[in-house]
Amino acid sequence: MADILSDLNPPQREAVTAPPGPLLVLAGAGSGKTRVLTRRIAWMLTELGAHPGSIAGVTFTNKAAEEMRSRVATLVGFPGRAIYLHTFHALGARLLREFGSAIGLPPSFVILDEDDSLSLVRDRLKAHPRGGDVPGGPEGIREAISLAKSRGESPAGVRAREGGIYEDLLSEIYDSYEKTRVRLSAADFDDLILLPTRLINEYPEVRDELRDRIRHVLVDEYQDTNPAQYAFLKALVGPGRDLTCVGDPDQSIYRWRGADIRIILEFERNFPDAKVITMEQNYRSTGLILEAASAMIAHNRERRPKKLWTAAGAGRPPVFYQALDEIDEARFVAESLVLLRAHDGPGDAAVLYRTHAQSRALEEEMARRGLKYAVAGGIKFYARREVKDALAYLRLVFNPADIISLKRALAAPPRGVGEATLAKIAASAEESGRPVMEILADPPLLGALPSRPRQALAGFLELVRGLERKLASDGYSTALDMALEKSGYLPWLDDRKPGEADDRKDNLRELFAAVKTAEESGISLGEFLERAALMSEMDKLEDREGAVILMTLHNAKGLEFRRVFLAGLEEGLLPHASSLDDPAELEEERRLFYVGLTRARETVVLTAARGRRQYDAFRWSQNSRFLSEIPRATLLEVGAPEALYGESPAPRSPADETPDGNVTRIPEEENGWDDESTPVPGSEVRHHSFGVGRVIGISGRGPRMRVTVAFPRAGLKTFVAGLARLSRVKEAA
DNA sequence: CAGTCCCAATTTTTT
DNA sequence: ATTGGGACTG
Repeated sequence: MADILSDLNPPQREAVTAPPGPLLVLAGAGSGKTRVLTRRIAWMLTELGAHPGSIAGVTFTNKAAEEMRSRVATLVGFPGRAIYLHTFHALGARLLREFGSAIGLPPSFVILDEDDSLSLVRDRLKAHPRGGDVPGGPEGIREAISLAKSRGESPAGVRAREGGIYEDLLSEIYDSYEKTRVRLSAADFDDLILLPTRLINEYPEVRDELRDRIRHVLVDEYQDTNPAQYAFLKALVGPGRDLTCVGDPDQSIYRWRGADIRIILEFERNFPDAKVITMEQNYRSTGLILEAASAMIAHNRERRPKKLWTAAGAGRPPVFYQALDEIDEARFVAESLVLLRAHDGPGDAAVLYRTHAQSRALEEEMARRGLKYAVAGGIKFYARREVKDALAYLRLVFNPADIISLKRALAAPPRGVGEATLAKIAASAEESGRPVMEILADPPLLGALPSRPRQALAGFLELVRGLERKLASDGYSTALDMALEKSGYLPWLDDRKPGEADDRKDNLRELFAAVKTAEESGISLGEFLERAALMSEMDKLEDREGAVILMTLHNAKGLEFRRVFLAGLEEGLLPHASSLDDPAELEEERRLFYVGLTRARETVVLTAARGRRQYDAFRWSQNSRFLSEIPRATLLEVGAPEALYGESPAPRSPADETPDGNVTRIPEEENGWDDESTPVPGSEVRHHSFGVGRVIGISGRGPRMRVTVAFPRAGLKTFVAGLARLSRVKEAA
């Protein structure tokens, strides 16, 4: 089919048309990997006559899956509903709903998000004799369990691995967590991968059914696959079957979540008959950006060397600005953005940073200037307290064994049922193996309780029964509405924290709208709850016309922008402090920087501050080592936003060089002025790009002091006095 | 049982 | 500074 192949370059075409079998496509940043994946699926459908239901495409976000589906649909001319195009987790959930009863999970199982999972860990810790004070706390245990699961390790495996006191405890908690989880008819995120794998590997009828059904498997972002996902793929694909993996080892940034870069690096070892195709032509960025990124990432040892190239011109080099603090940094970012837009027209832009905490100063600056911005990430919508509270009612109706939701619903609003009562209910449920909601309806248990909790429980039970009826008669959105009305949740919000009540109510309204929309489009309650659990904030990010997007580097994976700002290029931030003692983690930080750089089509602006407010105190910082890994010829240091459009800077003189770095440092004696030698209007100064000019104005004091200089050719320029590379030529008379 | 006060933590978070 | 959990008290 002509349109499937016509506009592809040779390696892309080879990847799309490669015969079935293990195929690894090493797709450098911006080399068209999504294009290859969608075309290959289209190719299978049209040229190989593959049935849509025989293809499974795995992505890392729901959004990516949906985008891929619609692109395939466009290519082949039919909707492609039957293609399995999901995230790993959604695919796993789907298979679990179908086959999970074999391992004790009914189709109505609920998905535990990290929050739920943590409360289950807490609960198990409390039930454990030595669960009082654990190093790392409950969160540490939850992470350890998750990590074990992502490595495919069983509780026994954890104990066997190290066998220390901590591992023993961990193993016991893990074991108890698992038993309880099954009793609750629940699966956590890791289970959505682990359990389908187990089903395929241990139940021949499931394996045969699935392998008969799914004959082609394609995986996106393969560099961030963890061992459990890898095992899932191997189980799904079977020996010698069709598997296409696309990824870029240099963009592997989820090591801390269990992703293992070696899985992609060792693809050929794992699949000896594998075909490997490398795509190195970049269609996204201009030459100097690509050069800077390539040279920087070459400092990593654990990688596969490659050389990206582009047919595009050199473009402008990445720009670096040495900011004073996070406020100055934000100002530079905002001013540059305004200037870039004024000179080169509008275009999408993003400010990327390592940690969410960095967004605040940037947001404030954007707001102050009335620049439209959107912050991506942060607390996920479906993880917000009020949203989870509200959904707890629906989850409880959906899965009467869900103690976690019962607890939540019982406490929001508080109804006089506390820990003691709950422990009795839980014990009774555990003992009888029946769903908690059944226990709640049990007269013997209720009778044995003190009158206050007994009456409260009776009222609660009635509410839930009412919800069940409402759900059956009018659907789940009405039931949700009823839950909020009848539970007294809304009034409780009001008097708890009056300042927050409005925000929370807004979120509840948004939730209700989402629920209603879902229901009206025929989505079942189960599907809705699943979506809510598997939805990420990035899935919701919509393009706000003309808004700069603020987000973490992790969130930027897979995206591209005309203009990219990378803020906070400081030791301790990027690379992050927690990575400094581990070479592997340091390499991951470098990849994170690489991901950031390669998001840009046209403009890269890098900033570092000399110090910034962290928590409550001001800390000094050093510029990131990664900055000095960018070749000098591909990095332009500027002292002010205006310099982005100044005449091309004079070549740097040897005097500017520092012994260690590639980034030009400001020589101390020329480093602006201190309080004793304030520049005087009328004096002459030299700027590295604008030449000699006359100081015509001073504003602000101390570190905020700005100097306005009139240059014969460049006109008026304003600099932060302490940062601009100005040297004195002649004092005012 | 629930509100209040204190202490500790505070990287990233596709799902 | 902020937030959330745990201990403590009424």
